[in-house]
Amino acid sequence: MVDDARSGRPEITLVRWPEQEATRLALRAEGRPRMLLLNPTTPAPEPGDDLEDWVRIPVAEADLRARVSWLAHRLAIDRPAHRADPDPMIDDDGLFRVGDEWVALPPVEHRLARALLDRIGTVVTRDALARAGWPQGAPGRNALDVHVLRLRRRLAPLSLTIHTVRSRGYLLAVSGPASARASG
Amino acid sequence: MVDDARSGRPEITLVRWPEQEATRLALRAEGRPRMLLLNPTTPAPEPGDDLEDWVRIPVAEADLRARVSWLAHRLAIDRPAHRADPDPMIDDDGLFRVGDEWVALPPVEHRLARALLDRIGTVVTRDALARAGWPQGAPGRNALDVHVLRLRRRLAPLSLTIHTVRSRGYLLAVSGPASARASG
DNA sequence: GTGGACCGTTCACAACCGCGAAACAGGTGC
DNA sequence: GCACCTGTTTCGCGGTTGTGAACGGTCCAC
Repeated sequence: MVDDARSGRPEITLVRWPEQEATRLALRAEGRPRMLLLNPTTPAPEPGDDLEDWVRIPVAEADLRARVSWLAHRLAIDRPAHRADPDPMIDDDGLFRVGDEWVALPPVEHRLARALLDRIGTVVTRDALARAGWPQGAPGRNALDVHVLRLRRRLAPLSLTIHTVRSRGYLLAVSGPASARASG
Repeated sequence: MVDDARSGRPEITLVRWPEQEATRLALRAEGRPRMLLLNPTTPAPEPGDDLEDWVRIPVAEADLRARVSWLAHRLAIDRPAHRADPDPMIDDDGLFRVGDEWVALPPVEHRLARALLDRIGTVVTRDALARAGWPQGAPGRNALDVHVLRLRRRLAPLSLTIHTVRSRGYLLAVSGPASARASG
């Protein structure tokens, strides 16, 4: 992939328009940002996706640069919401992955994590968790607490948080900067 | 209300710049979109948030209209996730959700909140609330007041307000629009 | 107007209990 | 043997709930 959210600097291609309409369409198809340089006499195009902007030529070079940098900036602050934060997932080898980061989970925590992940964003009962973690019978009461604690610490580096919902259960959520607060 | 998430068509304000910098800042603070009309000799401003665009004047009216419509279009396809202000709801796990934010409610407050939410926008009598909160008999008189107070504080971060209607009861409502902004 | 009844807000406190967390010990795989 | 996984015990913090009391506002009788 050429453009990349991580790089922070997607390349913005300048496109003469309408002369290079073909180029524009190609870029759009690839999801790459572009700046249209509008022929002096052509009406402005209809709004397309948000990876596109345009400027009427002739234009002062400073203004063109400014507009490109605005577009780049918009992409930089827009992207994270749409694109970043790839969905967390568990593969069958006991690896919990988020994007290109991962942690290995031991058997019990692996089953707990799967149960939580299956219902990510919603509350999972302690009962349900216990059943998921120990299919043929749970050990003592506190075993679950301890394992949740350890799982919590293991997942923290991946920006995942296990919230406690007191007297109800646990809730897995991405602990992004603008996350909600729980009180229990 | 002037700007409105529900309408889907936020008003875009035209702002002369830099003359009306104060207006620009005010609009930004309120999270309202705006189009800067750049003084012919002023360098373009630094990129701000993505509710903003600019055009160098003098400009053909058609081009200005086009640019405004591009900005509007961008908001329409960008915003829905942020702006929608989805209706508050209570799920069965004791979570009170508004959009992607939530708080956990303890049992009593959960029942009170459900009673209030079921009649959101209308008055719920103290009697009805007491019955909802304590199905098999209410405790002391003050208990309800205290729990409403605590529920009030818990719901405030979600932009929800419990209004008192003296000698009648309580009323749940979404609080003013000028709140949730600014976090990004 | 004044005092008082009524109503609602808020704080402080006590009792209860769910859960967090550390420490420890046995088990297992390499 | 060593590192790790697992489960238990134990301690205590902090959230929940209800009560009492102080405070302030509204309305009515006088």
